[in-house]
Amino acid sequence: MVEDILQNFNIKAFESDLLTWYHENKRMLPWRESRDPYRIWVSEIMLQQTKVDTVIPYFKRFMEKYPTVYSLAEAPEEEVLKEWEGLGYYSRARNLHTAVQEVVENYGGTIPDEKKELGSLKGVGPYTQGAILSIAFNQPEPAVDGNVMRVFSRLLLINDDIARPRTKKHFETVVREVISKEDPSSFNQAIMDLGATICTPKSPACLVCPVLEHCRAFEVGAQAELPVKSKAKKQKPIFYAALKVKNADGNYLIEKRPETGLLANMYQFPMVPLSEVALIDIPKWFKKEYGVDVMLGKRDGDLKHVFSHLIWDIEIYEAETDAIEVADNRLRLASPDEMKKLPFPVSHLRIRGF
DNA sequence: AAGACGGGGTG
DNA sequence: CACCCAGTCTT
Repeated sequence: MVEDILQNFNIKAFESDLLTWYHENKRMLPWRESRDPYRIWVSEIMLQQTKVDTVIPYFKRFMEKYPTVYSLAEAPEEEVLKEWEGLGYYSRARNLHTAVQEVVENYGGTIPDEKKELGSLKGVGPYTQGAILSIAFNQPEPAVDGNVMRVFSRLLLINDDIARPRTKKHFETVVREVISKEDPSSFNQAIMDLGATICTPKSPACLVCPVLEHCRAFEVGAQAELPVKSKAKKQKPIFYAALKVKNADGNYLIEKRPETGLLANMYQFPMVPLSEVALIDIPKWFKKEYGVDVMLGKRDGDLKHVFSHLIWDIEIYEAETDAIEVADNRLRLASPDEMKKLPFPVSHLRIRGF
């Protein structure tokens, strides 16, 4: 029970030590320059599963291009995906795009400060909901991510497996009890900063921790063993040949991926599944699949690309075609300059080479 | 509850 | 190469 866990935990002293440290040491980040809920929202979506240093340049470009919910709502999806190119988890961008359109349609362009309404927006789950409510609207709502679970698992010596959904629920209950009612915005951001700079996953800097005297893990020397997290399963490799098919005009054959699933709506060079097709049969397979005649050229290296759940093992080939137009609606012929305006996943940016 | 869904950083 | 990470959606 939460009451038992918080026995002998000095909530007020903890809050005071944490917030004092935060006000003197908080990181200056682009999304902390105002409390504009839209900027907080965009930052929180970008920060899902992504490091601060990676996000900063994307956030700046994104806010310059789409300063308001209206500008983002009116943008073409392909353009939004282009802004997201390289960040990964592209459904975040597509969901955010859909969600700002919901805000414009249903809330007159004002981001709702009510929990249920906010949480109903596409891509806004329990964490983001709590982050926006606390950071932008100063409501005492927990915003529990892996970072927060790490900090509190150590502070309160909790050894539940943080990979389990019920454990996250548990931490939400704990944070709801502990969170500052005076300044929930600073409280949640302080925990995040603490987790990012001091209470780090490996070799935490306990000796300079502002809340060291509240930490039960440090008291018993268990900080390195927490949090407990079950291992992810190993990824399965999939073997492909990626074809850089060029015609006499110097245009390349590129393909738009399906609107659902992996890398939805992103562009790529056509990929031949080598588990089903022998190298010698590629032209025949390509004709049957896409209706385009190609001549396989020379090998142009290889690429291994690791995703969370699978690995692409790709042989890259140059190829030629006489085609100057294509019928298959997945395909199009594009010049290098045209390709640069379209969203490609990192793997195919590498294959492209420019 | 488990799997799908990207990419970069670290030791 | 193994492991880590500012989650959400679907099944």
